Amino acid sequence: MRLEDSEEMGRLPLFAGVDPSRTEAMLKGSYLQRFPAHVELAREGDLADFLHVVVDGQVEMYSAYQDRETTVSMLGAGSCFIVAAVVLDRVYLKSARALTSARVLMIPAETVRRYFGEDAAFARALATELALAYRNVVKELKNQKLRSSLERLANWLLAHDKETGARGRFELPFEKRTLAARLGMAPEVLSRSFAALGPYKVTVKGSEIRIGDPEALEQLAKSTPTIDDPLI
Amino acid sequence: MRLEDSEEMGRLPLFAGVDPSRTEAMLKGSYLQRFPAHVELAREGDLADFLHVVVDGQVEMYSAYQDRETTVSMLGAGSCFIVAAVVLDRVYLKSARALTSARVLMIPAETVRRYFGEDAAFARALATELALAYRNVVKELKNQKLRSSLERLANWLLAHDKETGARGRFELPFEKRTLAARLGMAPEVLSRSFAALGPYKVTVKGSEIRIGDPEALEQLAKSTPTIDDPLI
DNA sequence: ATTTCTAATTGACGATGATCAAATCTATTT
DNA sequence: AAATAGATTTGATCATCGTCAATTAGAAAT
Repeated sequence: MRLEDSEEMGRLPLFAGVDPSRTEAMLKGSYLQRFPAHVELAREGDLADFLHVVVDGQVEMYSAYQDRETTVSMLGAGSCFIVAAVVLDRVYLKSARALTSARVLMIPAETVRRYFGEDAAFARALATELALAYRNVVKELKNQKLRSSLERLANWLLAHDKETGARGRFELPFEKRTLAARLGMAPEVLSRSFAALGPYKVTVKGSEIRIGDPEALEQLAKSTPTIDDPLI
Repeated sequence: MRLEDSEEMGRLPLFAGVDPSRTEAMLKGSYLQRFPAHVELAREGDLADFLHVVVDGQVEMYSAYQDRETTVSMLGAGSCFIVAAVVLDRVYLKSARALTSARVLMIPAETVRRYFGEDAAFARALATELALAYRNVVKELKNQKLRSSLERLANWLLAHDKETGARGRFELPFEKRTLAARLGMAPEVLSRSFAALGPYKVTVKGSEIRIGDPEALEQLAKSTPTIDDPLI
């Protein structure tokens, strides 16, 4: 890995509070690799061989069962995945694929476990990472079990709008069928849900979304911090 | 806390590898309390004040939203809850209630965070705990999104049978409506699902379950390690 | 501009699961 | 044993969502 890359990686939350020389040592045996879109980065059921960190690009975590498939989460720059499997030395519970071209930092599982055992700061950083990941899945489970498709869409729109500056308009960050998978519905249902948001002043032109009346949409969405606040 | 209690607590996985004197110090400021059934032990949205450990009894983690409610998980002896909220010093994402009379160890959040910062072994134990909890929620999310009610029931029956010695018969560990909540379905649906398992030689008499033909049931359940194996 | 390919939409329909009400069962008390 | 209360089951109906097929829209290539 190049020195400047190594410095960039050192700033990841994964290494927060870790002695820079330790971080550097860990990174020495790691790989920073670019993957093209659609490539599978990890396969459910395989023994964890690397801890992965998305440096840039989008990654989808998904799981297949019989002839079904479901998206578990979508990751962007800075997110790690399969931390738990690496720490516990177990198999992946999810597969990962690149949605766009993506750079991924790969730290050998063996290395992670060694430093986890030796370096208290790194163990704490991993614990923090795991705690955040845990809370995100819990929120997603609640989102799925407590809400209808329409409500999930409404909440996603509001959340994404906030994330991108609360301008009341934004471009979808991925194709609609990908959004449908992310929200846990069939593409046809997403399409109909968008139509159903017409009365709430949501307009869709291609990938451009406009939220004409945020209060009205909020009325429908009934968002709640313990599901929707990404900082809580 | 009494000395014998303190020793019993020290054997919890939460303190695995932690210096006994440290464990003892942590327990000194903690409370071991017995709660009657139906009592609320933690409320979603409150700031985390204690890390809780179920010493005996059953605890249900649930979440309410509008006029809806969903069970997130069920805990038995040895399980901790709200670890993530304590570590991160944030609010609970779920509420907890005792399903039966239960003894619960409560460690002040402040204490947990102090030892998390000072004691590497405890940080590692917490990370391990969080990794396991994380994987359990992921499995549950997959269980919910990839399976029908009938499949979830079939898999639960097989898993619970294995857990209790694979005798092909067992008593339900809680009321049927509680099981329905655990499996994410209305009580009426559970009742009909049991009926639908008749052809697969599952018989129900009160709270006694008999699995007459495990292979047939497995055929329907199509269980897979990455959802159903509690050790993976 | 035309072609071509894929994504997205729309219509029709079916499956799954929730809700409400009524009936039945079970355990407990009287 | 009779009465009571709560849990469970059953029937009827409805809402949500998925699937399949056909059409339309949009983007890229010729």
